[in-house]
Amino acid sequence: MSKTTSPSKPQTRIQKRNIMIILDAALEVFSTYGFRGTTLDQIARQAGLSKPNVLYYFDGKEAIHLALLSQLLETWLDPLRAIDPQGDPKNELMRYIRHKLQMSRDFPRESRLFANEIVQGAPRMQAFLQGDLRDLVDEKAAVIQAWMKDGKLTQLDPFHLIFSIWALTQHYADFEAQIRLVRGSNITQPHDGSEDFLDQVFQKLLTP
Amino acid sequence: MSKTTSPSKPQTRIQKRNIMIILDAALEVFSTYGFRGTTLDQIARQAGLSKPNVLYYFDGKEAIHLALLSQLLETWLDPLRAIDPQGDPKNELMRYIRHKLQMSRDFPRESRLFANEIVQGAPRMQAFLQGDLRDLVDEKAAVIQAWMKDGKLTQLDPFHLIFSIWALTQHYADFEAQIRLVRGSNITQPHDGSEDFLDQVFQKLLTP
DNA sequence: AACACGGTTGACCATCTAGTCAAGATTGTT
DNA sequence: AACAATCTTGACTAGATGGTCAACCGTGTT
Repeated sequence: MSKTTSPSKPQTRIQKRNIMIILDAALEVFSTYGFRGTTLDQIARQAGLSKPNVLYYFDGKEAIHLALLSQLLETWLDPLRAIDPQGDPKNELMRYIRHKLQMSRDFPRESRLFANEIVQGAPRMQAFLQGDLRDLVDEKAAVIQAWMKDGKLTQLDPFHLIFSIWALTQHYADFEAQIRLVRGSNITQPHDGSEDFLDQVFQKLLTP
Repeated sequence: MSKTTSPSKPQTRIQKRNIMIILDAALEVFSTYGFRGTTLDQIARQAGLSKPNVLYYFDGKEAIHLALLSQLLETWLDPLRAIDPQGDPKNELMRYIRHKLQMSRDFPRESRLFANEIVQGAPRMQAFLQGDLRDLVDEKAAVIQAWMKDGKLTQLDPFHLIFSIWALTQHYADFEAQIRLVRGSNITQPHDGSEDFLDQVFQKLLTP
């Protein structure tokens, strides 16, 4: 039987609390070790619960992972969706870029969970990627294209532009270990200076 | 005893062939499933050998992974090292960018092997990252900095500039699944148009 | 207090997986 | 052909891992 997937029964306080604890623990572990690299014991230990207790709330490892992923995908589309065709082109894009960078800074574990999945071929996200995300990307690419035709932005391939925004913002979360180790003690935070840099880059790039 | 690590004995033809076959198979599997997600049986099957046979040539799973990684790291530094302080600043950087993009196109498995490691905290590459790579990055960042001071390039943080090159070029290999699924049948190759796009981006960005 | 339900867990099982080993097959050399 | 060295593998082991279960504990309601 599915436990957390039935929305019929209301949750008790204890359920709410433990499900949150488990999902947070699982995010920590999955984002660090990937799906197969994560064990239920690790999740249970991180959550401060026993393994059977974790399985009392979720049907299995796969179910926990799925819960995290669908939770993540909901919020994934929002910043892109927020691009307003009526707004000022450069403003809208710069706001999107800053939003994305902020998410990378504030939710690096979520970003790495996503990255882990995609690097390994996105086996659990095909439907999302070629469904909702694709539709939205097509839509916004058309908006950007129109802006460029109007001369409001530099003429660029809008799809590659979107990919470049993803690449540059997520890099600070997904490759944080690399940045931290390459920069060594020269910096306190891998994100230091990233906002100014991306601002400068896209400001210059997008201005016709 | 170590088998492939002793450089004393010369390799037979069979050894040369099978070690190559195993490393190629392992690259295929490791880059797709990560270290922990990969089993020796998978590697053996991919290589068309029996598992004990694989272990006849390598001391274990870890040893195969290590062999791949050190092989990779050797070639990793070359393009960056090739940046010539005496050359034309924009030329040197554009050549580096094109070289990196080409590697991402021609060796996507290597790129993903690398990505898998770094996303998961680079547990097996710390020494490399904070050693050789860091020294080289510091050196080239200083070169770029000097170029910028001379007014040959746009004033930018040289470290963030290097990271942005890494992010944009590797993205096409590491997140290929995402690009492929989001673009759907609109494109044949995820890399389509990437060279022109990056050329345009960095040409515009670097020109003062 | 007593009851029911929700919550928790030690002990257990089946399967998977890295690695071993001894015996046998192949190859190269004389 | 005969021999030694290299190469190959079926069968196996020990430990890890996902998941189960029956028994037990806690909490809120009457």
